[in-house]
Amino acid sequence: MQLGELEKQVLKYLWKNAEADVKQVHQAMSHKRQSSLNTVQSAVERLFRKGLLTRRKLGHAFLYQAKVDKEGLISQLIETATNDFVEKGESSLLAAFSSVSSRMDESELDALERMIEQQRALRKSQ
Amino acid sequence: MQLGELEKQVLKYLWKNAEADVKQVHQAMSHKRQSSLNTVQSAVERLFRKGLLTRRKLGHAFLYQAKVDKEGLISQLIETATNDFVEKGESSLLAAFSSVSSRMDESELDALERMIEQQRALRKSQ
DNA sequence: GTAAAAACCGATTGTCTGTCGGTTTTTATT
DNA sequence: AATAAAAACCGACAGACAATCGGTTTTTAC
Repeated sequence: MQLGELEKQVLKYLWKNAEADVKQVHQAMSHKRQSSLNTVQSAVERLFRKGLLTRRKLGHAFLYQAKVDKEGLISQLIETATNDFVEKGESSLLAAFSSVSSRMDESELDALERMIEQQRALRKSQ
Repeated sequence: MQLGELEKQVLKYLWKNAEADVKQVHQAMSHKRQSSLNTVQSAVERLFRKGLLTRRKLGHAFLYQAKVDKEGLISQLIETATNDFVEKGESSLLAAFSSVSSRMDESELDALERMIEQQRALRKSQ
């Protein structure tokens, strides 16, 4: 999956603002860039076609909504970026982890371990 | 960082074969694709310009060598793929970890934890 | 039914990879 | 030193894909 700069900004906006029509997105973009409404429309549609947004009609405009959350997208991006370097059967995610571990400092290792515990606790409770 | 298919194959080859000249790389590529020598030459040079390879002259040809290992490249790819979604000050790597954790199964969590311990042990011994 | 708004379509530009032909540079040999 | 062979380098073009936006069609509200 390849995401352009504008597309990323749209996603970030839709993570912060549950639903929005193109006009609103355009409005929000105007802080950072002076893209035309049509340009934003294209980017939003591209994201929709990529399956990253859902939409529903309300009044005379579509309301768009992020279909994946930030975490989901990041893991997807990691997946596609590293896929080709990971052997069949090997978890792309674990390979990524192993790639990165030596570059983490103590506190990061600690934080990571806490996350694992948290994750386990979450599972037990469900 | 954006890597094409041929570039990835070249990297993979150079991870398995410490040093090689363009001719050798081309030879190796010929299994999978019928790129001309020039095409391979371009890909190798692009990788060199991207800082992913080093080279030294031996005889009348450059010997190219991977400058980053697989793990380093993967972490770099994760970095660039996720950078834009990570707040300033936050570790891009940790954010990636947290993004992925909920999608890992028990055994992967275990493996990850073992890697952390291994990493800690490695550090104490050095 | 019509005007306004939004969606959709098509075209253009820019960037990046793959692709090579052709030229220049380098090296080994005579 | 002259030259032939080999390799590197240059330039160009095609194919993707994102950003861009003008113009047309469709939808909606009145």
